[in-house]
Amino acid sequence: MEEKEISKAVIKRLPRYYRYLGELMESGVERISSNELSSKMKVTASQIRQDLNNFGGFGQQGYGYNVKHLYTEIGKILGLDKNHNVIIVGAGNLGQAIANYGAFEKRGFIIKGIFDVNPRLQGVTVRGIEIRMIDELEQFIKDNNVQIAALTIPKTKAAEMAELLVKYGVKAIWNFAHTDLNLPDDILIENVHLSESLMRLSYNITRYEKERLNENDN
Amino acid sequence: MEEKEISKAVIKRLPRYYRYLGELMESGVERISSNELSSKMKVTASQIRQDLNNFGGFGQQGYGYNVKHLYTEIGKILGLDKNHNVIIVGAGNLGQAIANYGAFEKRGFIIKGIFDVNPRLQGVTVRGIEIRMIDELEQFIKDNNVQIAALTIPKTKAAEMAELLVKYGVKAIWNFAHTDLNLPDDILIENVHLSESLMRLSYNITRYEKERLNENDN
DNA sequence: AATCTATTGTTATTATTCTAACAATTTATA
DNA sequence: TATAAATTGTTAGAATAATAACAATAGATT
Repeated sequence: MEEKEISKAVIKRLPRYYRYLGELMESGVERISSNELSSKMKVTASQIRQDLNNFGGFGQQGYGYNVKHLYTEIGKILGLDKNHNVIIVGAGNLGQAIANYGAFEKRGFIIKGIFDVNPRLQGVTVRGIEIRMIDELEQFIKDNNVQIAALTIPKTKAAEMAELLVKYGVKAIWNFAHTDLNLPDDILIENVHLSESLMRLSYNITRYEKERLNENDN
Repeated sequence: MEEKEISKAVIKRLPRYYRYLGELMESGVERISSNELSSKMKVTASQIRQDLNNFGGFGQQGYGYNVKHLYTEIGKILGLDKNHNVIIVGAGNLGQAIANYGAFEKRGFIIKGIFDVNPRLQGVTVRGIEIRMIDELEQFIKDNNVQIAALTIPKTKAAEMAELLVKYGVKAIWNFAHTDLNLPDDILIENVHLSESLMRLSYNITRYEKERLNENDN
């Protein structure tokens, strides 16, 4: 029963495969070879084949991959065939942006509730979901079997809130606060650090400007 | 003048170093060793030293690193000491969330304008910046020397809008649309694919649940 | 039915990234 | 001032990841 550990690099690429396959499916493509997919996605065909083979043989020699089948299988690997109950903690623009993102529920993420500290938001609804106050949190998490919390509050409050959420039974946190959360090992954390993304862009712009300067010197 | 190429893996870590150093600075810490930083950040000290040495020797043997100095130097490497003019294209929740993120300007990103197609948003202001219509885009980009556009519109419109932006002179795109943009090589793209992040979380939850099941079997 | 072509699954090779080790050097201590 | 302790910068080695190569196999063609 020895399942070999799949590397993070592979996991990182799976959602992108899933996206491309979804698009192919929508445009009616039935089969695709690793080579065709390779040129669309700008990764090597070799990598595609090796990535997929971590999970078993989804293709057929001489034929390629059946788009629909592969899409479904990757979906299963990613756990998109199961439902997860989610709350959003922090009903600011970012929290509301997430709440309004429709494809969400399509992927099995059911938004059960939205929470905030600001009493002026009490009762306001976003996409049919009413914003609740933090004091309802504990009961709500238990009543609704909430497994995931999207954390969209300022970093100063994030650590404290994360601990509270875990105490109340949340098992995974999708963290948008600009800080790292230190939580028990059995709690899953997926960070979205927008500021870091922006800094990488800044680095690349700077490097690119420098390169152009050097080119002009030669 | 042979500057060795810095690997992407290193660049990815720089913003995180920057964040930790900033926090240390704020709490008044003056010096730090790679070992101390290592235990705070949960990376190896070896990696920290090697990463930093890609850019030159910022530390001193027997002493460690001066926090303020290192912070400043990494800031320079990331290009945070220069200003960049930004527009936000798409004034939905996500666009507004970005506009409202204060630390932004602190890092040298000056939000010059916000644009949308929805005429009902015309004239509405976000953080003192008035929302403009797309027909003003070309003139605005030229008048304000806009280099970066944050693209926060639905994926169906994203490719077309990106091409327009590039045509009008934008040099870099911070892409929040759930699609890959195909643009000329000299245009920089930094993708923030939230749906992929969510799928990774989903994968990890699924895998974790499976592991727990297996443990119970043994 | 036999042969050819396409294309996977898998193994081998190469490249990249990370970690460990240690000599060089600075600061602190006696 | 000499010695010990701390800690970097850098080189060497180990581990991981990516690419290339190719044998196996299915489908297409004659």
